[in-house]
Parts: sequence; C-alpha cells; structure tokens
Amino acid sequence: MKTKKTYHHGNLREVLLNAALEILDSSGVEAVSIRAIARMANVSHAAPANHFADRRALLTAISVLIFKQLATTIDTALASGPAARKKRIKVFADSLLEFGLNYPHRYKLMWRRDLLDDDDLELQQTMDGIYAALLAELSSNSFPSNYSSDTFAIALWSLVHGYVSMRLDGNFEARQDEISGQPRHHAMLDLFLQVVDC
Amino acid sequence: MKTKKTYHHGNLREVLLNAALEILDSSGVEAVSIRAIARMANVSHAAPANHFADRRALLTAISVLIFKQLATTIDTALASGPAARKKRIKVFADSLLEFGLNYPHRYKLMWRRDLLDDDDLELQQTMDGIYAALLAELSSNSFPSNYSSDTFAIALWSLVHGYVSMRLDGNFEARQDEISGQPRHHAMLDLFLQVVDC
DNA sequence: AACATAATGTTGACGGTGACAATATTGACT
DNA sequence: AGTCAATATTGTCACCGTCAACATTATGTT
Repeated sequence: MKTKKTYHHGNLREVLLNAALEILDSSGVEAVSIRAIARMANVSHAAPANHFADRRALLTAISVLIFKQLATTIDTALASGPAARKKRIKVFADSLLEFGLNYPHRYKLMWRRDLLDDDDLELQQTMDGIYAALLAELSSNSFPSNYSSDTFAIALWSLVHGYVSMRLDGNFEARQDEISGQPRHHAMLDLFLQVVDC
Repeated sequence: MKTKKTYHHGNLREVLLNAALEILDSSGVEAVSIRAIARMANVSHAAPANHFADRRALLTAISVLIFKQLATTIDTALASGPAARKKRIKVFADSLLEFGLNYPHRYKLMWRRDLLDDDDLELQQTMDGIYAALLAELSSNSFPSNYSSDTFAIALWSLVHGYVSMRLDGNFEARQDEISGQPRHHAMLDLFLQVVDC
C-alpha cells in the first residue's frame, strides 16, 4: 500500500519542471502553481520550496529551458539554411514565428517579465545569445543608409513578436490570417523584407 | 461615528471602475482584485458582484473604457493631422505607440484576452472600429502590388504592437531604445514605411 | 563505524483571493 | 400600503503562495 518508495525523491527538481511544462502547455501559465506540480509529483505542497525559492523562481527556470529550446531551434535552422543574407534573415524570422505558433503558452511565458526574475543571469545570457544570432546575420551595408542593423533587428523582431502575440491572444480572425491560401505571415515578412532591396 | 451615509451606495459601479483604473495604472492588472476595489470604495467584499459578474467581467468593462479612450485619441490625432496618406499612416502608428508608452498597464490589459470576455460585443465593436480606422487610411494602390491593405495593416499593427510590448515588458535595453538622440521607434517606423515607396 | 551537518520532505498555519449562498436593507412601482 | 427587484452584508469554501516547525535521509569527516 506504500505508494512512495523513498522519503527523498531523488530527482524532484527535474520531475517538477516536467510537470510544470506539461501544465503550461495544456492550461497556460496561470495554472502552473507550486501546489499543482507538487500534487503531480506525488509530493507535499511545500516540497518544491527546496528547489525553487518561490513561484517566480520556478517560472524563471522554465523560461530558461524554453529560451534554450528556441535558441537550438534557430541555430539548427540557420545551420542548414541558405547562404543568401536576405534568405537567412527570413529563416530566422520564420523560426521564431513558428516556434511561437507551435508552443503558444511557452512563447507567451517567455515574455512575461512580470512573472520572471529579471536578474537571472542564465536567462539574460540565453536571450542575448539569440539576439546576437540575429545581429550576426545583418551587416549595415545591406540596408538603406541611415538605418543601423540594430534598428533593423528591433524592427524585424517587433514585427514577428507583434504578429505572434496577436495571433496567440486571438486578436486576428482566422479569415484574416490567410491570403491566397498562404499564411498571412509569409506575405507580411516578404513585404517587410522589401526594405532590404530599397 | 457612522462612516457610511447610506446602505445603498448610489453609483457604486462607476466608483469601482475608477478604483480599478487607479490600481491598474499604479500596480498593474495583477493587483486589480474584486476585494481591493471593494475596500477602496468602502464597501463589503461581495458588493461588486452586483455590478460585475466576476473578475473577468470587471476587467472587460475596464478594457472597453480603455479601447474607447484609444479610439478617441487616434480619431483626434487623425482629424487634425496631415493630408498625405503616408503621413496619416504614421500619425496612426504614432498614436497607437505613444498610447502604449504613456499608459503601460492599460495597454497591456487591452491585449490580455485570457483575462477578458471574448464574447463581449462592446469590446469587439470598439476594437473593430479602431482597425477600420486604420484600413480607411489605406488603399490598395498605395503599396507594392501583391500585397493587400489587410496585409499591410496587420504588418504595421504587428510592428507597433511588438515594439510597444517589448518595451513595456522591459525587453529592450535603454541604450537600444535611442539612436542619434531620437527614440528608436521613429527610425523604425520610417524604415518600415519605405515599402510604401517601393 | 559514529557522528554531525546539510539536504530534502512533511505537516500545519496564515492571509489573500474569487466565488457562492443566505440574509438584510432599500428603492421603485402598483 | 404592499410587493418585488435591486443592491449591500456576512459568512463560508477551496485554492493559492509563503513561512515555520519538525521529520527523515544523504553526505562527509573524524
């Protein structure tokens, strides 16, 4: 009748993170509670405190995982991607965009700075790494003069992030999201990338 | 010693909405609780239930107010704005952008569909009205062929929304947000609006 | 091997929240 | 005057995050 083998769990931290990810994917960040993941791991409600100082620390740890997953996705896509600069930029944008559409709740959590620990070094570094990967694809002479690659990078990122956010929050109607049978974001990115040719 | 004049408050609903807006602006949507606004209105914790079915209904009512405020802001700016189409598009974008930067917590709430009532008619209509105002400034022959005004509208809105969201969530460093002493978003919008000339 | 200490887990409590039910008071209409 | 709907109160419940006190086990030193 003993359901628990040992008093000490062994790898509770990992189990808790997996539980949190599962709840996140299925029910959103609101449902990710300390007590819920403790229940799922068959452990007392205060056990997680030994591994995560508070809920913010838990969500931050999850975000680090997610950001690393995104970084890997982008790196992989770029590594096997085309050589032309403009096309590589599009690969980057597509990777980010599809990641958001594929993992809606993960994507949304990534940017909920109000729920995360701003001072977390690992989080900052992983984010910076992704931004650096974008900058690496840009060189100033590819764009209209007067515009720095930073401005271009921020514009591109804003465009993708804005679109994905709106889509995930349900602010674009389904019919608005297709044009000529193609996803809207293809046309949208092409439209934007015209400035590279200007 | 009687602090309350009457058992029935008189205009509780309005008072509650103002309290909610005050808390929202100062502390963010997380702090906007039924009980908090009840306390602020010197009323029992269950009194708001007579005016708002639940917290979601309360936040939806606030959002309607905010969207109407945004609509007014945009309409005013456009009414006294320039005549050239491209400049009017910029006025629209600037209005949206500055509204977000000026009222961070209000702007963030507007898009938190997870907290709002999707079926609220007034909310939908106010949102649709703003989008229609943007479409009204566009005509298909102003843009590169192959791109509909819907695509352009969604791209522009995504760009602005993405930038504002990132800024408000603290995802752009302060130094990244200025270029040549000008706010980054000016250069960013100019960059994007080049496609109108292509 | 024995012990000390750190790591990890449990139990119980506190105050906060949204929501509901039961009740009290008041306003409005007949 | 009497009735009913609107509105406010009190009390309760389950959930949450967090803390404190305590129990159990792992680890490492002597």
